[in-house]
Amino acid sequence: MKRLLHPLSLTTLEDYTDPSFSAAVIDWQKQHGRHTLPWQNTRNAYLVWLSEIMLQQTQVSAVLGYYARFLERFPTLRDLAAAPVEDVMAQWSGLGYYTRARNLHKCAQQVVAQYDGVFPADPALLAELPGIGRSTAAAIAAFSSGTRAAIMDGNVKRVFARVFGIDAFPGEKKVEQDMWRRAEALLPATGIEAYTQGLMDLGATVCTRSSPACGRCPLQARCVAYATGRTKDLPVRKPKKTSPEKHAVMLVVIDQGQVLLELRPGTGIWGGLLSLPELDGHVLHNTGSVLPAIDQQALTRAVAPFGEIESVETLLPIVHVFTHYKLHIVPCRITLAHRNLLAGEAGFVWLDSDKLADAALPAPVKKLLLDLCGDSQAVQRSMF
DNA sequence: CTCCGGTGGA
DNA sequence: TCCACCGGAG
Repeated sequence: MKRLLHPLSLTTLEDYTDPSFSAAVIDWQKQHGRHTLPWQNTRNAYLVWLSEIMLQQTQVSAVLGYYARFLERFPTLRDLAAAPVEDVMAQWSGLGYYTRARNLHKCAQQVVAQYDGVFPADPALLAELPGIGRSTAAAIAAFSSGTRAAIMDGNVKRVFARVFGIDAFPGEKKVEQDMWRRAEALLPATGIEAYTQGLMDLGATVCTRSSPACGRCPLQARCVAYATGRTKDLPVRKPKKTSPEKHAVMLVVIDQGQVLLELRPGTGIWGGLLSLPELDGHVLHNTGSVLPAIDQQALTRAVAPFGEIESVETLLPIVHVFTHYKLHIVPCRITLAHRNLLAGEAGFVWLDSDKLADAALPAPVKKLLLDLCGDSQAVQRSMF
């Protein structure tokens, strides 16, 4: 029978069901998974919950010691709920993400107050409690009451991205939704504990981010990434956040074969180098593609010590990328009517343009000036 | 150094 | 939808 097509949708309604997937994971988990972690082999929801919260963003090896000490100090949910939050924080100290500890304490008090100290089995109810999201709720429900529910943590995302060749960033909503749909469809009819633990163990010990042990993977035969040699490229990494953008209006004053330069402060960007004088008040943050309007009065004031402006020409911006931000250099070319030959200003120098190549200038500034002076000389030559 | 990640809040 | 929270790993 042909695949159903939703009448109003451009895409097919995929059916991701495949019992052989969970069978492979469960079988592997029973033979090669982890079975003796301190929070395993129990259905005590307090023990399970505590472990799942500690394991958020945190590896097993880091959790082990904290888990043991925490339970020594707070053996039961009621002990935890009754304790001062400061004691909880103290036990958590060093584990990181301290909101987890505050939420843990709040959650304990809430479970005592709302549920008489008994965690609900329904993942939807668990997910309403502080610090428990959809994935953690599913894990707690699966391990503490055998409830069929899908987890979706970093391990699962990595395994799914590779096995199914999902070639898009999992942080995108539709990609994550698709993964959740797969996760729900692939749940086993029985054996949710071994399956859930198996996915976690697989991601943590075999399908690792770098150099996965594909030779030991029970899903190798069905893994798209393995088959196509793309384990290195999947899952698709988070697109690097666009670095902040700044603008700097740089004054290009060329007169009588000399360029006006300013010595930069010893510290900070381009510390101690010569550079073009910058117009104050024009370094704008996150302005995107919008160019700063140039303040003519500020311009006149800035140039005044060196002469009288005859004309101003804004040149095409140059983009310079640093590790932590992007600088748009807006060159502002100024022609002087009269050059002030007296004193000048401290920290400023007139440099012969034929010495630019050897001057201590930032690379983008040197390139800009060499281009400009080259051009202007060419233009001057052509005029004769 | 950079990258990674569940949850919750902006 | 974006990002802070933190510590560990590469």
